[in-house]
Amino acid sequence: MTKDDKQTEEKIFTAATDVFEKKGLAAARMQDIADKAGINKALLHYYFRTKDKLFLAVFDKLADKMFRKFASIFERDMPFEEKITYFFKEHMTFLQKNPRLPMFILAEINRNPKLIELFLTKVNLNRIKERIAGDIAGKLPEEAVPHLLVTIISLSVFPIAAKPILEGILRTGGINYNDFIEERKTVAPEFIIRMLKQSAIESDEELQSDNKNHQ
Amino acid sequence: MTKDDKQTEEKIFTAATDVFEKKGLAAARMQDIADKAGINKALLHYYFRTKDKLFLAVFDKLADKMFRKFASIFERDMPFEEKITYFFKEHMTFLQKNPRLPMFILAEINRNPKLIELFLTKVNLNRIKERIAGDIAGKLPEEAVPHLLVTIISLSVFPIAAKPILEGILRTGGINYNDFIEERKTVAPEFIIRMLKQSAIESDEELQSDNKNHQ
DNA sequence: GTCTATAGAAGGATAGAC
DNA sequence: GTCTATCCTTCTATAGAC
Repeated sequence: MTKDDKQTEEKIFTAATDVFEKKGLAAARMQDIADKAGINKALLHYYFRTKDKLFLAVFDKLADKMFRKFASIFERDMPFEEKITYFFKEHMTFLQKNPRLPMFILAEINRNPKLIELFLTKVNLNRIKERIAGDIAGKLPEEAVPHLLVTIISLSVFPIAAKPILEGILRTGGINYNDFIEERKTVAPEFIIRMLKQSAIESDEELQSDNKNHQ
Repeated sequence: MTKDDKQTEEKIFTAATDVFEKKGLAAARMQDIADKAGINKALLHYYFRTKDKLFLAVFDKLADKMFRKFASIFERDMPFEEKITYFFKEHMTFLQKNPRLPMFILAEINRNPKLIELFLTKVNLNRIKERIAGDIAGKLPEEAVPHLLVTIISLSVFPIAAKPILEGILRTGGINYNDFIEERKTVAPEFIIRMLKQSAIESDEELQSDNKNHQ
């Protein structure tokens, strides 16, 4: 309640975020968190009861952070191609500043499937889907939307989530990881836009030759 | 040396692979491994000395498995577009059968950067790069090869590595994850091939208007 | 609210019998 | 080579003083 309460709780939360993001739940140590927060272990338990509860608080916050950024970009009002270009620039820059965030979310959900439920409460997919359905109206069949979305996420998230390994591989080829990621902010949206153009061409050509049905 | 030796060591190794792949180094328990192998903890140490050494043996094997599959596909002799189609079908089917493999590699390298070195010894990139450079000769500028490769890997690996989360998201949209992945084996290569065609068109159009230099 | 001290449990590792 | 019993460290969590 008091000012000091808030400060201590925040210091703990910040330190815990740091440690959990870097090490994950299983490898994180309460002692490390206490040290980093400049207090002692007992105080951690005073504020958050158990390691699990502290972890959940951190996961909740980070899951929210992860999804909010994603959604906020997609809800912007601009032409679709422009939006894709904007998305990669904005989202990858965000991930560059939070390089451990995607891997943290992915790894922890992978280890504890119950966390998905928590994550999904953060995700309001309907709004995004409607947005995109409107954006691409006429450009792509509606069934293609999930594939387009997964393509976008894969291209944006994977090169950051796999940073250490990609960094190593690129280095052996004489390429600097950060430079590469900078390039990718423009290369990736170009990929997608080219694909969409080509897709339009093809659907023109094959207009009425394809009438398979899908439920 | 004896037949029983081999059997026990293999049982341990198999069990350890299971547990480490699912839980990761930090959360894995020697007791769990012993139980799963049908022996006791002491015997684990008799064969592998320490948890770390056992883990390293498993990681080494799995890193090898991961990269070997990737390389074996790319070294096949076929036209480039066909190879991309073949790659996604083959590689994603492989990952479907080993759904925890990519996340394991990524997460563990992320937690312990020293493992990259071990992983890179498995990777003979030069052979692959030369292969691809030959494949795309004339279709794409050589500097684009790393980007093309990262695009391919991102699209193939990410949807499997992020399985639990993607499964959850798709389910809220009434889509079955496995069906989706099956579709993706053809959608993803189509996507890349379209992009390459469009790329060819564009480089025709803009032939000599672009003469920026890159080192 | 914050600290020191310590309980109590878990897990990795070893000794020693068979 | 395999087992039981046990050591010892590490870590979460709590008790209790200030």
